[in-house]
Amino acid sequence: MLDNRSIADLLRRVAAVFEVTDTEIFRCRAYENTAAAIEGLDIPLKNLWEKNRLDEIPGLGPNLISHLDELFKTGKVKHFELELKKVPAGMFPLLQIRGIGPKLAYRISTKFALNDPDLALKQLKELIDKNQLLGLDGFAASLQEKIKKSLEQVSTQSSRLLLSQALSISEDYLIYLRRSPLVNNAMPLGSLRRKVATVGDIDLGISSSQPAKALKHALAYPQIKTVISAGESVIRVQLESGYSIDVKSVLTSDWGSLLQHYTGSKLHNIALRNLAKSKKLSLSEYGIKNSTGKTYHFSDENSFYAHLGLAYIPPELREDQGEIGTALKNQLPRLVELLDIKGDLHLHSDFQYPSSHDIGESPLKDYLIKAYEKKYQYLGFADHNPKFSELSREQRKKILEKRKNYLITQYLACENDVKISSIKLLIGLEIDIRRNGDLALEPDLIDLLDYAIISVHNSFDLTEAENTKRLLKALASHPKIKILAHPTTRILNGRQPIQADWEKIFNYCAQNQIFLEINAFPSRLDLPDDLIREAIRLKAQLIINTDSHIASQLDNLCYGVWTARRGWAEKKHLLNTLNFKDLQSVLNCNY
DNA sequence: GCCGTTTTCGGCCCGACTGTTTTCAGTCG
Repeated sequence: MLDNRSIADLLRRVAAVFEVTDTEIFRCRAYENTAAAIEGLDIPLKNLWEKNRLDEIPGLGPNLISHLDELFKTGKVKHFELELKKVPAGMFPLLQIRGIGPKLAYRISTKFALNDPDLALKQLKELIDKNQLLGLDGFAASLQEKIKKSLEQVSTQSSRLLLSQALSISEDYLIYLRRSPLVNNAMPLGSLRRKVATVGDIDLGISSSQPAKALKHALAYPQIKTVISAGESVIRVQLESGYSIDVKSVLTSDWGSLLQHYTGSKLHNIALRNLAKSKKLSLSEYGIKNSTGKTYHFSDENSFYAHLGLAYIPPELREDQGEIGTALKNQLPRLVELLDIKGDLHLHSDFQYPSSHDIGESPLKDYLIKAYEKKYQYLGFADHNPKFSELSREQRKKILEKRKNYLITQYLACENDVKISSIKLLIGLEIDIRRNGDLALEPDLIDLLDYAIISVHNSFDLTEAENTKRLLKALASHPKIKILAHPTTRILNGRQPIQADWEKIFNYCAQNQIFLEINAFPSRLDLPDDLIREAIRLKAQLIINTDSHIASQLDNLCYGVWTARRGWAEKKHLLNTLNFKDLQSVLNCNY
């Protein structure tokens, strides 16, 4: 399958061949940079290719575009295949082992004839067990031991961490770090700070008047299982839980430079350094150096960017997706913030009925209390539609009426506990889009709702054309349909997104005032950031919902806000930044 | 192989850490 990940892997394999066959190093880098750019996309590269939009990807020029063209048309690239044949096929699996790069992988796979990629890792393990790697020049026992450890890590490695999991792991470490009087600042950096949906390794930064000493404190964290490397300014450790964490430490006067440097992304930093170079400046985690060798130090990030003539670029935008050029023109968007959100329209109540999917668990009162804390103006309940095939229309109607009574009664009963007049209640429903694009509820029953959310919960196997037809048909089937929930249906580390012609769907939503959900559930984050930006480009409107099944999950909203920010979303793009009156008139529902 | 606010040719981010090295290559982010 030609998903982004496999295409990126292919380019990296070709780059690795270039590196060991003495091809120009900069051609290797071009391939590697392109691989990184493709891997960072949420939109399938193939979709961009179909729309002739490959040239929008930074670092992708005419040569690579023609190779990719061949790849999508024929399933292979002749030039790549010729290159890949120059090395033993068993070289490539070795590259996933930390500490083995192209040169070492080539030496091992050549010397020991690792020609079968499926067997290479197993053979490597046998070589280590028999101490045979020591036969290579300049290969001591310590290096073999290091590779042995990394090899074990590869075999036990699980998938990437969800952003929510990574934050919780890092928070424990940060609490420990901040406890030391040596530590002035401590923060998550890297993809964690950029709020990428999933995180590989966790990066933390600390500042101190004695950075090396502060790192010693970091090394004493009780949860550390092994120290992978430890220098004066950076350490890498593995925790008992198996996760790798890097901690970087600088003088507090360099805190801003460190934040900038280790927040990345790699491609953002490369682009930023290119800009700096054009101004005869050089950037590093220690500041900005001018041509005379003088280094300017930055204790905060604002002044670091300002020194380059740039507006402050929020971490979520630092992906080399045009943010630097936009900052130069001082035209960065004013990204949406948590406090802009005034309500949540995708909640599941604890009303008991034969539901098509899972029902909520918290009483309405708990949701209201939580919403009150958040200063929300409204909550919308959108339980799943009653079972479609097993119930009659009459039964469904009764259930919906009963549910409405249940919610209203509960709501009114809360008057003594919450100042409910400050939080309005809306009664919606989340309705399944069936395989053929029909909805799992009769139109006259949809009429009874304040608003309808529609979403896909089955038949994930359809083709792109079938999905597009299915979604467009569903969107057009009733005027009460206001929200398309978790549009791609992806589950991070679980289920691939469905393919659809999103441009068509976003255009339809834009023209018909249907809002695309940014589902804030940490394992969904759907729409993904790339598609959010695409939706905004096509003038489609959005809404951030938590899809809560228990009241505490209202706190997941931050994940949706971060994802929206990564998609360059502003307050004006989001339905639930409106106050209740305006929301009501958009939804066209009377309270 | 890519790219342009000095350039369409001649550059290409920058530094940390490790290992096996007396000065550097490989790997990583």
